[in-house]
Amino acid sequence: MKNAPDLSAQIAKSIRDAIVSGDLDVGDRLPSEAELSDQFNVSRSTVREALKRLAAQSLIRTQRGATGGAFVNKLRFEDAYGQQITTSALLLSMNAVDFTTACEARFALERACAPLSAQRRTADHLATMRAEITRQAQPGLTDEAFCASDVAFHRALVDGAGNPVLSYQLAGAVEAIEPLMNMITFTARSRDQIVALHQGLADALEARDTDALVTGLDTLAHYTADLGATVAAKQKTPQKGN
Amino acid sequence: MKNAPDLSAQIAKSIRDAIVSGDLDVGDRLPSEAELSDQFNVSRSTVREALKRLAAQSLIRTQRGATGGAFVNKLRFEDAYGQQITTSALLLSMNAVDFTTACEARFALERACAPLSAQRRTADHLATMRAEITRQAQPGLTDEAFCASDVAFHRALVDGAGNPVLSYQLAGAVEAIEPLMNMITFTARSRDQIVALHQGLADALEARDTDALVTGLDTLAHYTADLGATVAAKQKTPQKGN
DNA sequence: ATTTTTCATTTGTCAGACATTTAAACGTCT
DNA sequence: AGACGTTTAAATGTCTGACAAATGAAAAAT
Repeated sequence: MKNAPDLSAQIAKSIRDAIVSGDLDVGDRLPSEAELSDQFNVSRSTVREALKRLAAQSLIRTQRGATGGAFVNKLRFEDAYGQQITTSALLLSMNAVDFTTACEARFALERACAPLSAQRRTADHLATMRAEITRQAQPGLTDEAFCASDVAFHRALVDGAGNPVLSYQLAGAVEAIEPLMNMITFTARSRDQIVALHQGLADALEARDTDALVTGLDTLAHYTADLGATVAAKQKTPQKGN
Repeated sequence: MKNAPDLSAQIAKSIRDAIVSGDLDVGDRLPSEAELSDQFNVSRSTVREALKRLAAQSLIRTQRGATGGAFVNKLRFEDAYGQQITTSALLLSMNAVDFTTACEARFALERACAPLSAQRRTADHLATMRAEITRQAQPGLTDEAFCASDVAFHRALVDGAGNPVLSYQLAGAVEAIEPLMNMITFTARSRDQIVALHQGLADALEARDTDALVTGLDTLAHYTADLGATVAAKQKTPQKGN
């Protein structure tokens, strides 16, 4: 039962290692596909499949034309967000992670940002949060739009910490549970409640009051978890329609 | 300036969307490459490049032979760790994230796990941590081995929270700064210090004492940051050799 | 009934061709 | 000499056709 991986996978790994180890630097141009097929003694198609693998991970970008080729891509935080979110979302759905667990993780991470955000948040972050609160209070909003605004609100809070690594890590946790959140029908009363809690968070952040911020997050966490539990209980009692 | 992506990228996106949306389920078999090239009206090579892109993200796995084909892969947390770590490591190095920022993020996230871990950690987690402490106290250890053990120790702490989502998110933060940590030469005295702090963490966890755990983590965070700052200062004064 | 053989299906790899894009090299005109 | 259009070479993107290798299922032999 030998487990020899494909040639294209081997070549991709070889190049990937060169990038990770710093052997290839950002902006460096890889040899052309023809040269690579010579070096690795494989056909051009195989090389291309390897390059597509790397492109899928945003490790390289390709450019056509005379001075074109494959270049080592500078991986930016913004580029990584997307993959992070898709992966997290798939992990949640494929491993049947329940709402409670996802919520717990999300608020634990968010609470970790609280002290930093209280200390460093700018007026901009606060303004974004206030704007989202206003939007959330509008009555005609769909559940999806409400959730999207919720995400934007919490991202502003997290970004307030001024640490891109934290923002990156949190993006996965916060945005990946949006699909789960979307399944919750927010009644007018629960929306009012959430908006009020958000207001409290924004106030705490404006006052740079870490304790109030943490307390507010805890309250919101519990309220959200309860909402989720209610929905889960309702879905257990089968209704008409699947 | 139209930005038409490659056909293989379009096809990959199309299939990826079908997976993310749940249109394709885990274990489902995709049409054969020949069928796909018919459906999308492209050549087999183009289809293959699309499939390799998806394979690079662990979204599908392929199998040769009569009943073979491409199957929607169940994305497991363990599978996602690897990508998460490579991506995080590249993000840190390519964006010149300094040790302080990375450290801050790491300990902020870890502190978020502390209450949960204090509550839920099993004897197993504790045993792992004690074992790693013992290893770290051995004098002949290389810096790399010391760092690896450090990672294992902290992973046990994080896993103690019993939340796979948290463990996944943290893996990136904790393991990605290992390369940065490896650049630090740990003197005998600093090692003793760290081992003592680890001992304190294990004790706090054994006693399920959240406050002590958080305090210990804060102390360790500061100590680590200081160590990093010292190294950075030394590297600023150029020595012989580059 | 069991084992062996054959066979069809599917992915993996290769080779060669043509299309398309792009920038540099070249010529031409002012 | 400089500006502007043309050619050209290099590179990726795509297509076609072929063969190799793996693999399970059906067919055949024992």
